[in-house]
Amino acid sequence: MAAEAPAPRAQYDVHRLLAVAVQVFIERGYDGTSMEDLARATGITKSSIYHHVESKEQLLRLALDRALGALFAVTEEVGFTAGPAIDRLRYVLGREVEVLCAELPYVTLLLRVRGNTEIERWALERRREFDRFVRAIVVEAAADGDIRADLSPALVERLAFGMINSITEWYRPGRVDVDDLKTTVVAIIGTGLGGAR
Amino acid sequence: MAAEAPAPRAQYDVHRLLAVAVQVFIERGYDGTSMEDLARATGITKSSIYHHVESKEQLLRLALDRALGALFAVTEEVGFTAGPAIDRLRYVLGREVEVLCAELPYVTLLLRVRGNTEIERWALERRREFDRFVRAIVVEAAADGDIRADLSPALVERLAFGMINSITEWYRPGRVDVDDLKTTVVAIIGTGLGGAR
DNA sequence: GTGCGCCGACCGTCCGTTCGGTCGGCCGCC
DNA sequence: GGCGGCCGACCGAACGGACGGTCGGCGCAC
Repeated sequence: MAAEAPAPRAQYDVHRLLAVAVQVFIERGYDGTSMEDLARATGITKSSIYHHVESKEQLLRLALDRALGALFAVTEEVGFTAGPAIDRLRYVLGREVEVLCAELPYVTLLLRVRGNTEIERWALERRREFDRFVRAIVVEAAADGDIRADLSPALVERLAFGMINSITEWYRPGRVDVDDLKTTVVAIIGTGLGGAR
Repeated sequence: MAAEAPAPRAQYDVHRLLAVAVQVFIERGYDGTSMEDLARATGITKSSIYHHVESKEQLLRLALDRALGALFAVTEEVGFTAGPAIDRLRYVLGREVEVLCAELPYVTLLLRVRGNTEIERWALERRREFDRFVRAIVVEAAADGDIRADLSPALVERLAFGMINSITEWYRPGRVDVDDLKTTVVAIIGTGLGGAR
């Protein structure tokens, strides 16, 4: 084994560090991930991580900010705010699939948050706020007669988003076409809610 | 404050201990739950817990056994094994909703397993085995022409069970009628997959 | 020289677990 | 009936190791 030049030192900034951290958080869970785990994954020491971030929890906060930012951005789009409720519902279903696939690690982490710390409880509250936006659309679509009268709007919203959120458990970029996925979700739910349309 | 007789000692056996532990695991996550958390929840000391179980991990194992046992029991029922594939699919969808609601804490914990330990990896493999059973039914239903030709059976299986599994995130016994829930799920997915039937 | 990124050694606290012991109930024997 | 022994459930103290984080210093590029 010939002597080798020392490996170049890994170079990190906070964004690159966050990306690695989030992957490990997803794999091992936030609580199941130690700073030593992050050190191994990054190739820099535990203490070096603290040059970039103040704490383990700050990493979580940064990731959750990113996920929530992407989700809430959808609520400001014209497709979310204008038009018949059933169209808005289809729109948000499709957009959420897209956001989820585009920000997969961050949204995945968001969906797995418990309530053990203040930051986690904040994220849970933000998610509830988002759910209320969407629930309102479902209720309106039902009032418009666009959803089968035998289905409860509350149940519908939960089950529909439950399906979408479950994508985080198996979707891997590049293996499934995002448009196919989006189309399938909207097709199943759209048809299931109101029949052919 | 009058002097009080000492509180009677709490009395536990392994089953009662497990039930409490699983609730705490769900609330805080397995890795986010310390034995001290369990001691607080049970009212007995950390060390007393070790009279009933060998380790924290054994608690996890017992819970996962119970969840997997209930899930796999469905695969031996006549409705799972006999009849046209599309009927079997509806059957398993409905039965899984029932199992999930009946064994809510245990299945919830199962669905949240990471792969950090041998036991967790075992549970993940068992889940994959179950998924393969169900995938086969979906594929057969598609071959029978009972599922829209534009939907991929693999996607369908994942999205359908994603929806069902998401129930663990919000279902609470007594607030939603299990039969309503089951009917809604089967209706949305059944209709979404193949149109009215 | 300066600033950024990194390092190893170290810290106090918490972790899951062990160990020797206590307590209360039950049972058998005298 | 009373006593001793056994049992299961429980206790407090302590253990070794892991945890998230701190600190003083080094290396490198500009």
